Amino acid sequence: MKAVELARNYDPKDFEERIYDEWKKKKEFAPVDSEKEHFSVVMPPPNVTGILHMGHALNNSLQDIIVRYYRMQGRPTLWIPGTDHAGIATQNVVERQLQKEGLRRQDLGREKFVERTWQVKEKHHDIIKKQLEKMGCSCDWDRERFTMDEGLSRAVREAFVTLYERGLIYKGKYLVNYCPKCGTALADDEVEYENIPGKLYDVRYPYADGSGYITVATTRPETMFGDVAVAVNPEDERYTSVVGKELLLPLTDRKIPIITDSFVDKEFGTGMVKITPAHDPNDWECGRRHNLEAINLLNPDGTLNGNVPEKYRGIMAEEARKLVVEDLEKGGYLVKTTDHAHDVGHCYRCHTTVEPYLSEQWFVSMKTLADKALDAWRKGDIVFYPRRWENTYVHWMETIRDWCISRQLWWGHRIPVWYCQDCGKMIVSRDDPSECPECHSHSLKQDEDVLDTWFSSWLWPFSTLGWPEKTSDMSSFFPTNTLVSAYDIIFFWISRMIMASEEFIGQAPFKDIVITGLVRDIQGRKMSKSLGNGIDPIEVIDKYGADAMKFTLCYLAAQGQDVMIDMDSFRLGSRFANKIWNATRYLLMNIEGRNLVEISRDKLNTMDRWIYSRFNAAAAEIASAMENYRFNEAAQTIYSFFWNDFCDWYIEASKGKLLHGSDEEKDVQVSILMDILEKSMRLMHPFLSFITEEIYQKLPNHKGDVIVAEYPHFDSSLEDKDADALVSVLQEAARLVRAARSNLQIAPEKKLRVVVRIAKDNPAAAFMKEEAGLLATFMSASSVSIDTDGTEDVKGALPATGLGFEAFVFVREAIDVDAEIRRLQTEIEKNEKLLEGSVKKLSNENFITHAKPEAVEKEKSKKAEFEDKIAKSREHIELLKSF
RNA sequence: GGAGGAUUAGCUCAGCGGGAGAGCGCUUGCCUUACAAGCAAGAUGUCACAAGUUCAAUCCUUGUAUCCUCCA
Repeated sequence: MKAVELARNYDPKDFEERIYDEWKKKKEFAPVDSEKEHFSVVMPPPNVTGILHMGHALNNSLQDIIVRYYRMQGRPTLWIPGTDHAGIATQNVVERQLQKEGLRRQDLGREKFVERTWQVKEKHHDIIKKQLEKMGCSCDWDRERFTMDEGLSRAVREAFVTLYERGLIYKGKYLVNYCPKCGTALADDEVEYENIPGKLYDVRYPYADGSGYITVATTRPETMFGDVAVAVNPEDERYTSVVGKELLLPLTDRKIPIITDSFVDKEFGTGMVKITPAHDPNDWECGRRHNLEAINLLNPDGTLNGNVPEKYRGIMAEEARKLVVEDLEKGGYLVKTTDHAHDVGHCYRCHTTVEPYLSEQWFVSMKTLADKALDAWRKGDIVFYPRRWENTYVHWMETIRDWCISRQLWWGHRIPVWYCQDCGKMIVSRDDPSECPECHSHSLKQDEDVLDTWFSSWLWPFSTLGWPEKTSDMSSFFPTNTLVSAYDIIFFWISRMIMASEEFIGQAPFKDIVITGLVRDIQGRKMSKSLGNGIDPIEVIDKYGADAMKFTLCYLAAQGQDVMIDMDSFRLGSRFANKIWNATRYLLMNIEGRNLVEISRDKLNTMDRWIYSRFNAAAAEIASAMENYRFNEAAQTIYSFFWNDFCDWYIEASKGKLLHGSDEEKDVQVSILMDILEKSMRLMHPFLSFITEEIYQKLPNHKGDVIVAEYPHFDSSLEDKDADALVSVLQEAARLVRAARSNLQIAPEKKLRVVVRIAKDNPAAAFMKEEAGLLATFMSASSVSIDTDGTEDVKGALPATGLGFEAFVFVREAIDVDAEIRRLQTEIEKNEKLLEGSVKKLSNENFITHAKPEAVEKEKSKKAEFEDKIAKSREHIELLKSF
């Protein structure tokens, strides 16, 4: 064979893009038919509002690892990519653009505005797709979907109409969360509460008959114009006599009654609260219990409307508060003002204060859906990794409230409801109706509102596969296997997907739910645009490569813990990739003039059997790690196998043969090295996809592309516990001698003679004899002789004790005897402490009788080992003293 | 108020009842014919605190403290 030359430096830019194009061209991301079980994953669709951040990089890296792993198992594997239209978020982006041009969306009109939003969508979509490609995501682009594409829009209508037909969707006038800036209603989950400092105002409400006044406490005095009562707790004895009396609402001429309701907290303020059904959720409930009117004070833009006295009209609520307080003070109604921190809801998209707002909206009745979703969990159809998230899921399902799904936006799926302009008939339909079924009028008007974004994303695991059509993808790939998502959208998305899937299809949309942590900066802060502490995945790829990014994230992503990183963190993956590159470069230099030969088991020596055994153990560990979605463990296994076992020991050990062996020995050695290298590329491919493909195709023994090669699995015939044990003795001996040399600062070029004393019946004795030359290399020794009958003269040699053997290094003048004796004495103390522990355990009746027999046996051998080491150290001190 | 997480080396964090680990950083010595983005050797721990269970606890239970999330 001819040597293969690899570039001197690992530079991912040389091949990552080229390799991705090849994969794409060969359609290697598409599922390949086979007898084996299908495997599918849907990508959580990124919003088309911007570019991908580090959280997406983590999420998609893990999915890519999973998908590549199962694809290499030979299963028909599908990973569906796509994007989300992200209703409010995207509309806000476009509105901000317009604002810069001095325009509002109303100036454009609905049609033009939506057209423009599509352009923004296209632009961002292209960026996102490019980013996913740069990351190396092996998703099937031919099946890419968008939440507003034709098929998914059909799915949305199907879902809406079906739920309506089942009586699970209704329209009504309720108090909803409303963002005045976005101009739309929000679902309860879309409100973020923040504890902010505010004021508590104590206000006098005089009795209508002029017989005095009572005092109520409120944080929002401007809503007093919507007051319809004052309530006290029925148990509150202070107020029993005044219940039923009428009050005169200050700054107005309206009279309101004092009522009782048990929701009133006696301890809060004066124990009297004003009831404003249209502007507070608790008051709304109270108002319904008492049949009270709800007086809405707000316009859709957040300003006060005609239901307040003229001077406050048209003013934003928060502004009006100051005026009202001023006027209350002037009128002598304000008793006092105290500081009071309270939770205020904010819009999760624009962070504006959310107002409870009385309006007509569409709702999904959630109870039935939640019950089915809970059942799916109880039956074990879905499993969270880590399990603890199941509590969160169950709690949310059990306390669920109806879902407000209508949004007063233009960007999104129009609600499939039409109203006959002539007879007022409401038509809920899968297809656009042309005439009224009641009066046959053609004058129909579609509902102005659009649906909540999540109303399309909750269908994602099956709408992307073609539902409601009965497609072959649907029958092959549904339900999907694994969903990977961060914990911040368990409610918004994961829970709702399970509900939708159970409701429309009757089974869970996926089995395993992998919850990742969030990516934070090195100070633990969430990465965000406003803090400017985000790391752009593309910058990471430009600096270190996609493999370095994926491997590092995988290595750090432990069990749903948040990941704290900075730019330098990625050096971990980068160095590893560099190591792989250089090891390969070295090995491929050495195939020059060699022939690959069949590697039969009987040609293997102990070192060879050891590296196969280590490889095999790594494969087993990875399988179990992947089974349990312990990505960091898989990454660590790969790292230590390739770097420590393969590079530091096996390749180093093979160098002697490559230099000085016979042609036949060289051929065998090269063949084994190539075999391990080839297998390693397959083992590592899911985690470092580009570099393994680039290398794989250059290997003399490769077959096809690694992306579709067979994944190495545990093979019991390769397991070799004897070789493991023997090599670990060799390693210990090498380490002991190296340490001794290093302690004495003996220059590497100074080769010293070493005697290893080991009992004849020790199983490692023969192996040490056989590999004495190798030992010498590892020890930088001039020669190593193995003394099995204790006859060699070791006078003047520095001793060291290993498990079952002693090593003597002939150091002569290089040694500081006193310092060595001190070191040995510390060694003795350490071992005496350990021995004491062992003896204590073994003299404990309870331990002997209760502990597992293996544990007792192990303890016994530990005791012997400590005793032996102490004895040896004592002998060695004597030896040193005789110098 | 409810739920969950975290507390292990200087930093970031793994850890599976039975002799405390990794990466980075630090110290020392090496440009050993793949890699100085490397090799070799080292130093650094009351495993937050307190009880309990157990023959045996960093690990299980309970409580306490500090920090962080989510929900109401």
